[in-house]
Amino acid sequence: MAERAVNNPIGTGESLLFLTDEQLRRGIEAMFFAYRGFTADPDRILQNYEYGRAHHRAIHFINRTPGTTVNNLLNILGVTKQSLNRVLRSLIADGLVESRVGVQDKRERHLYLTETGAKLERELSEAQRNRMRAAYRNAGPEAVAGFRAVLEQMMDPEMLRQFQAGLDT
Amino acid sequence: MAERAVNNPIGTGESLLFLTDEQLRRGIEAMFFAYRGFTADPDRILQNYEYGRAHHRAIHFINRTPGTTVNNLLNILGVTKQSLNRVLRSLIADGLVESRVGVQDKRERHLYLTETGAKLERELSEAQRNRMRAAYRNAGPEAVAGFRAVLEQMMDPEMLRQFQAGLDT
DNA sequence: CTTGGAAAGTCAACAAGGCTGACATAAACT
DNA sequence: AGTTTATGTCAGCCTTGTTGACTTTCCAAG
Repeated sequence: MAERAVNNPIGTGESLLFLTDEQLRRGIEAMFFAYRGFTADPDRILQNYEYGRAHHRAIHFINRTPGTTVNNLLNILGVTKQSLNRVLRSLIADGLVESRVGVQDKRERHLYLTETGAKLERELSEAQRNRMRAAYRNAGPEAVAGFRAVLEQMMDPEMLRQFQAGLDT
Repeated sequence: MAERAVNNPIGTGESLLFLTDEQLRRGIEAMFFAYRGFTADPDRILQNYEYGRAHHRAIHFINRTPGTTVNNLLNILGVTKQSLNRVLRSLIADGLVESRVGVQDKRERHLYLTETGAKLERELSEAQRNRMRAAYRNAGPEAVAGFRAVLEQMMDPEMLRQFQAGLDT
């Protein structure tokens, strides 16, 4: 049932999109397969450290926003505090993450990567960036802009907010 | 590392990409947040049926390639047969999937969606397509082409093969 | 025809990482 | 003083992934 009777693909016309179910299905599968590639390299590395994807995510966002609070991280990651706590506990115990009591508000814990944590972060993000860089290069500049545009449109509004908050520059 | 204090963003130049670590990090986070949105709608629906994402994936690919064998599915999904079998067993028991013994090779099982299975598949894929369609529309035709191009470049070669195999049918 | 190996299924055990619910503590706010 | 907020923790459950061992069925080559 993949009959595109009309063979005018997306991207040729300037204003109109002929979005058949078939074309949308391809986009869906592209996301599925690409996400696998996206996580493959870090996953491989993490096995050597007995950590999982959840640890990677925590490390990533602590690195992105040093001093972030547990609650901030909770909102970004969209998991329960119990789930996050399990991960943070091991990272803190292993000396990859430091948890400092807040100055203004002493209830808050501010999270930082230690030197060891930063080292792992670099190893993970370097692998992930390498793949991303190669993909960007092979696809070309125009493709990259489109890639980012579609991804942003695919996010829930709340997540888009979180994403754009990280675009400080 | 890749220090380019130059603020010439990707997508403006025609030939050169100035890919700073910061720009790559944004791409990485965009993937992360977008994938959440991508799976959000099906996940919500699946809760009403007491199924999970693994069931969705099986249903999707059985629908895409009716009559596919268990081994084919295994390769596409990239999980162990034990993992897939658990999912398939429940889908077959609930009458969403039919498993027919192969004609030429009677060891093989060919998988088909039943009418009930097809119904759930439509419900799930419709939700996912709706989000994809909206994202495509808002991002525009050129963006869609770029989106697809980058995603393909991000896949492992083996997965790219699987992906492209599903384009003709 | 026998046998080796592929395809499929099953059982058991385990781990990661989600979840809920309940409860504890300290600090801040009212 | 009492309430709310931020965090942490314990206990238990679910899904979905893993490995290892084993069986059954069946094709195909010797």
